[in-house]
Amino acid sequence: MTQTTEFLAHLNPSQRQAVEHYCGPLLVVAGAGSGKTRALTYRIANLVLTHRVDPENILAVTFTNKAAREMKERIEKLFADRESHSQFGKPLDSLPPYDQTKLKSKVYKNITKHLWIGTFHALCSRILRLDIEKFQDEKGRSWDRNFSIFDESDAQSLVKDIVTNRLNLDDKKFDPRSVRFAISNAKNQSWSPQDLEREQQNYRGRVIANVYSMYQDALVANNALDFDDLILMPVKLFRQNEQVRAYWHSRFRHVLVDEYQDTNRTQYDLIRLLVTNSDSTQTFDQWEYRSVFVVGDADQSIYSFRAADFTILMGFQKDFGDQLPDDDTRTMVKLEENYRSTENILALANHLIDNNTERIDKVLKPTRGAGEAIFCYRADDENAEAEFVVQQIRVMEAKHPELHWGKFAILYRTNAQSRAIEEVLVKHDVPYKIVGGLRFYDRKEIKDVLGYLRAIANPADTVSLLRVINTPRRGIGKATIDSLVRASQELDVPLWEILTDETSVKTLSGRSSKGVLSFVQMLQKWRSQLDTLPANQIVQGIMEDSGYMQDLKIQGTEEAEDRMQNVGELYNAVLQFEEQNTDDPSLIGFLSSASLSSDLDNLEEEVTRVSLMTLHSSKGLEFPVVFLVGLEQGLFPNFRSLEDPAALEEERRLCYVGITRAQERLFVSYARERRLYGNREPASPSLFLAELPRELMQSNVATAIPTRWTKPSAASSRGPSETTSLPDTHEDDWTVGDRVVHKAFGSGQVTHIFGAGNKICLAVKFAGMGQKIVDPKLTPLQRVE
DNA sequence: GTTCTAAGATTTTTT
DNA sequence: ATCTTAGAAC
Repeated sequence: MTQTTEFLAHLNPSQRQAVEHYCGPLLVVAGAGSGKTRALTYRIANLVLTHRVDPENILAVTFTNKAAREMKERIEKLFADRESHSQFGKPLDSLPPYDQTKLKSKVYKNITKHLWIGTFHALCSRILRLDIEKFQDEKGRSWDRNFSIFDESDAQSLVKDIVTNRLNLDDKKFDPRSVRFAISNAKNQSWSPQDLEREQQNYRGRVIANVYSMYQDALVANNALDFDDLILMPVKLFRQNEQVRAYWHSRFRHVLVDEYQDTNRTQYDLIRLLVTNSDSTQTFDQWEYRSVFVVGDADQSIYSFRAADFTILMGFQKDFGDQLPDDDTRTMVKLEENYRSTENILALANHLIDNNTERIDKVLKPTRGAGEAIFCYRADDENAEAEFVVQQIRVMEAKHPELHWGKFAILYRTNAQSRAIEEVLVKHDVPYKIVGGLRFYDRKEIKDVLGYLRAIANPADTVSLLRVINTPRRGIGKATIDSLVRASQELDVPLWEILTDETSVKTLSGRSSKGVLSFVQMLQKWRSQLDTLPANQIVQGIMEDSGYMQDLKIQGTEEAEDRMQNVGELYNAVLQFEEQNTDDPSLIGFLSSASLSSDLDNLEEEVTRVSLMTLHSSKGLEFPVVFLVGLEQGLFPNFRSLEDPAALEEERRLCYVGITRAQERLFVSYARERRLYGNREPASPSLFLAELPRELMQSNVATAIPTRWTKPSAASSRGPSETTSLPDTHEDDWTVGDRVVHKAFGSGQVTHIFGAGNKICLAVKFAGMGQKIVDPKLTPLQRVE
């Protein structure tokens, strides 16, 4: 074996097939714990080493910043280790730290720095910082490179303002949250306001389309984009401008996508445009020196509420591949060996997921011992459940020296469940860490500071300007602000232009005009330093000048103390950013990265604390001991999914994700009574418990695990609906293109058929609802001839 | 123009 | 039960 390919020896045959793939399309169906990150990183290394691909030509898209960082680090290590062997004849780990660092920075300079690895959002914002000025929207408007990125709360307040103040609509009927959701959903399908109106031809649809259109006006006026735009804009730009598209197409010859099951329509469009350099849906076959390599697992698709569409993964073979059956295909590889969990845990996971109809056939194969039984605990209420979990952790931690606190994870369906557990952890002095929940960058004080910075970087950003104009109080009150805003709206110019116009400001009362003048001067002063001073000095300067820190100091409360500390942490984040991005340490760059970062990204390998998080946050992680709590009907599966078979399948996948996080031990639990909205409600065991194989489980009471699942009380009186058999459906009964009517979703058209025999599922596109997956056996569908 | 109080919503998940 | 928001009091 040559030295170049020595590292391939650590791979099993399917991994190796994936890693050695060079040109053309490949779908890697990667089960949980099957080494998909290894496949991705080794393949990138192999492209560079064996096929001499220029790192600049490689694009790898991940789902989280953390995954991106991990991938970069692992590639760096791979190359540095190889270098170490050839230079010193021994592995990297055995070198003195100084030489290790030296090798790594050499690898960084020559290779990893040039790879584009990041989330869809991070990569798109990088593209847009370069090319957004070449884009014009359908009304001929454009953005400049200093655009702001509005987060979800910015977006929601814009929508709210439009609904209540501009359109004078009842915000009960047009709840800003659900309107914003509809807009986001539209953007994730690449729909314009007109498309949305066409999709939903009724009063509500027209209103929402109108809000969408005004919302877009507001974004343009602020020189701002929301999360969805970050993806949609490059797609539109590529469609509009052939030169720009051709550039990025030739730039990224090898495209890799992680978590492909979580991509939405717009993200798919983006990938397709980059790979094929066109919008045509015809099969693409010019694969010379090009590849598209996607990795995913339909069983771990848990983001459909965010418009993720795993039928995209299921369609890969049709889109790019050879469409041959599984045994003959050269464009799909399955990674089924699981290196993470014990055999018992895997059997549990396999059993559970087998209840889903909508799948690619795939089984997790064990490579480790049987392990211990899974324990199911029935508790009286959520406090007793928490007591059980914490007791178990304490006993195990004391008994096994290798099990530090960091080896335990407690996973739950909703964030609200953490509180009861936290209380008990605190009571017993068990150190813990909550992952997710309130993001660092969502804290009030951090948003205030970022508001100043955004207002400096992007004068058109009126939203940020309004956030800080009177924070801390500088005598610019509501009346003053109102009159200024009204002036800007009447003249149709950004608020900033009014603020800098002396005649406008002089019409204000003495106190107000003084405040406005000094505020404006302060921002101008720091804006003029944007290109000369490093970002950290601007942050520090504006914090002093604005009196923000002084204001916190005066308050003297514990809360204010906390906030000052957080601002300090933000300052550190700026410093760190400058160190890590020496090629572009600008304030603008920092602001982008701040908008796109999540709490999860800073999650270190925690050795000293127990981790608490939602099941969604746990995806991609692993722990020796996992507690899956709150397995109650209505909580998990969540009540909103009970009537919708497709949503229920997603809940089941979520449960599957939770189970497959565990390496050695798995505990599941539920309570018979739980506090909800402040009052106690009886609870019944989750449907999923009944779907687990009893022979692999132990429990605290004999009846803890239901054998056959019966719908809880309320439904049982509703008659024999549970057992009435719907007509048996067979795949031959349906064809793509069939028109159907569904009780809740209205009329639609069949777009895909999944599965075979009588175990099938249909993808149906409903007018205005987008695509849904339905099981014709569970959901009555009326066929329209 | 600021601060306090009471009603009202909120709980699915997040880049 | 807790947090946010709107409106009234100061």
